[in-house]
Amino acid sequence: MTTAEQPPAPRKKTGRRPGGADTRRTVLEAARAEFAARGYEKASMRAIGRAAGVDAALLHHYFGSKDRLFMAALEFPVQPKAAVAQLLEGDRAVVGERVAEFVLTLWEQPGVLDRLMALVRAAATTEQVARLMREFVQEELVARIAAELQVEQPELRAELMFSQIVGLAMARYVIGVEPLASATRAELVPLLAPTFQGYLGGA
Amino acid sequence: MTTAEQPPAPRKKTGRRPGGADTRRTVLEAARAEFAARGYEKASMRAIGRAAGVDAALLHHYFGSKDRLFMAALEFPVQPKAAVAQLLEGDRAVVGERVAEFVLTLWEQPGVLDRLMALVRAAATTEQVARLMREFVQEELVARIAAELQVEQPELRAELMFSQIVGLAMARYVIGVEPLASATRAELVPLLAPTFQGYLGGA
DNA sequence: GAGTGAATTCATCATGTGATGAGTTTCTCG
DNA sequence: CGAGAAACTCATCACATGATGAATTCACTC
Repeated sequence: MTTAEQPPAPRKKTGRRPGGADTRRTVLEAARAEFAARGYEKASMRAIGRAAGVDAALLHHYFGSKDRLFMAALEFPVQPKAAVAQLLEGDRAVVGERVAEFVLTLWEQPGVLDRLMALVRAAATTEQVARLMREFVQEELVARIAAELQVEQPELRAELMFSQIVGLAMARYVIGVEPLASATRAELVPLLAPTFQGYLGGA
Repeated sequence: MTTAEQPPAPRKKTGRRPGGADTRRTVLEAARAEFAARGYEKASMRAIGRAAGVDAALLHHYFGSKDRLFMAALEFPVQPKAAVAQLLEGDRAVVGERVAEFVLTLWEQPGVLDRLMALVRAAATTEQVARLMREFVQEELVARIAAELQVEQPELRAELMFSQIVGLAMARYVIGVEPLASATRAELVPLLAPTFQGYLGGA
């Protein structure tokens, strides 16, 4: 009985793997998914490793620490400067609609939702991430937007718009309240547009 | 040297304390503060105990588990049925303003902010709490509100209002973006009122 | 005043975590 | 081909966590 060791067991082997698999990308995708689904604290290096089919120590080899893995997994695919500029140019009477359309379309892009949720979940619990987000909002969004608005309290208005966007993400994806969670972009844009339009100063 | 035991050291003693201190309430307040500040996962029983001046085992004695402590700490001081009814009666042309005023005033009540933050932070990370919130929103809020609205897609509109409220809490208290975080109720109500009014169907 | 039960702490367990360092295998470049 | 670097795993550490059970002290009732 002691000599019964058949081949069926897919043995774990130490050392470098054959074939140039893009392990780094695999790991980043697994991390993104895990952070998105469970939040920063609950997502464990071990679980991420398991999801990527890799030992947890490899994550440290690549990224050094959980913090840095998180940062690497988050890298955002949008140039805020360009996006803001593009949204603000054009007919100001329909800027609210442009914003609504832009945000909802952005969230439909592959990989974006994972990043968004990871960010929101982490910001809710980790002061460090909240600070990062605060600085980003203030410097990249509010400052640029407020400079272009011809209304009283432009910062406050820009931030209220931001708050509606965050709230939408929470209600729709984190809390998942129906029918909001399943509503289509076409259904939501006409309802959100007036809100954004109002904040940005148009009647 | 072995007999040197002076009074300065505030000895920890085992056994029941003298004087009928309301330890349970103290613990609940400490728990609320801790859950609000750090979120469910990061708030440890030990830290809560320390903040309440009590051994962590006592929390288990009183509440059985961390889950149940959390639930006990959260008990909400608002009758949703009554609140919704009160907000919806009266002049529908200014219902948006009533809602804005109500929410911002509620958050100023002592103890409410702690509960709100604890809830939001936990909902963001713990699926169980998210589900609780989802059910609450759907059954207690959306159902009641939608029944009273004379517009298309009343549920969607009620939930968008909810999303703006959640987003406001996130932006203001969790992320803490300025000047939103420090804005007064008087500054915010006129900006929020049209949004709520729009969602609830008034022009 | 004795005795029951609640309030409270202490010591301890099992578990999961992020991190580290050493060892093994493959790739790449001369 | 041979050497060094990169990719990868294993074993392990130190630590924090939630939970449990026994032990001690006080309050309250008969």
